[in-house]
Amino acid sequence: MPHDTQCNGSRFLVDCPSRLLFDQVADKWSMMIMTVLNGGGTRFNDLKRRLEGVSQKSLSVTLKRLERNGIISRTVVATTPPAVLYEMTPLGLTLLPPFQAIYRWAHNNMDAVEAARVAYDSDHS
Amino acid sequence: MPHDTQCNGSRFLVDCPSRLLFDQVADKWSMMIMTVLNGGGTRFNDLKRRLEGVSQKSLSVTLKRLERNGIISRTVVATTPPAVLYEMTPLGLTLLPPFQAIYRWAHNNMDAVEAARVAYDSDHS
DNA sequence: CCGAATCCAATCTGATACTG
DNA sequence: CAGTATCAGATTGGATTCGG
Repeated sequence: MPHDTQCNGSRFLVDCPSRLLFDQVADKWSMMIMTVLNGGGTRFNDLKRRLEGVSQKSLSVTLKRLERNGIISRTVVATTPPAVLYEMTPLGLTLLPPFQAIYRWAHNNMDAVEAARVAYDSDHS
Repeated sequence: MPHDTQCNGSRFLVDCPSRLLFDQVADKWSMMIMTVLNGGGTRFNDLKRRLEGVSQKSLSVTLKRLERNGIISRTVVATTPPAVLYEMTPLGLTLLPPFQAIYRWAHNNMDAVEAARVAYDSDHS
């Protein structure tokens, strides 16, 4: 039996469990972090540099949430100065292909969407 | 050449075109609307009833955005009283499989995520 | 029946400053 | 280096009201 995306018969509840999980990982910074870490683990400030535009707070909060959900791991390395390594977990790695499918769709259909926008805007001017 | 999710070499820009498009269609109500309409076109108030918890404003705004992006179509039927039919477009239909893949992931890995949360919370108590 | 427009409260987010 | 604390501005989203 396939997964029921409706969660409750013919109605769609806001607190559908799949949706709640989606909200934890589908936001702007989460996806960028996962894409960066997919290329290899790295540290806090390196992450911050590569995610142009992220604030310390947003990065910190997002990393913590991803870690709590088992998507990434956080390892303190006792060097001098101390370093903290962030990496994708095996579970997190399985989440990337579905997201990449959506990015591929966005990339492949950008022109069609843009054409639809132009048509819409000219009709509603 | 596969799609470059980075959009700009080793840095990740906030205004990456794919991301901007993603934001237009990946929000809470957009996904619920698309899932409902995948089962067949319907009208405004029927949509509102089936999307438990949506306000008129949010529904109206979201439908307009989806229409502008070519994901759904809006057809006025000149009956008495007038009716408005919302349907998925061919373009919109191609967006559903990628989203369903994410929902499948969420459904399949819910237990693993929950376990990770329990472990995290007990470590950070 | 199908919305648009307005108001307002809650939320989110980032800049800033400070700490181990 | 790797964060936490705080606060103000921006954004969101519902309730309400009104019009075609």
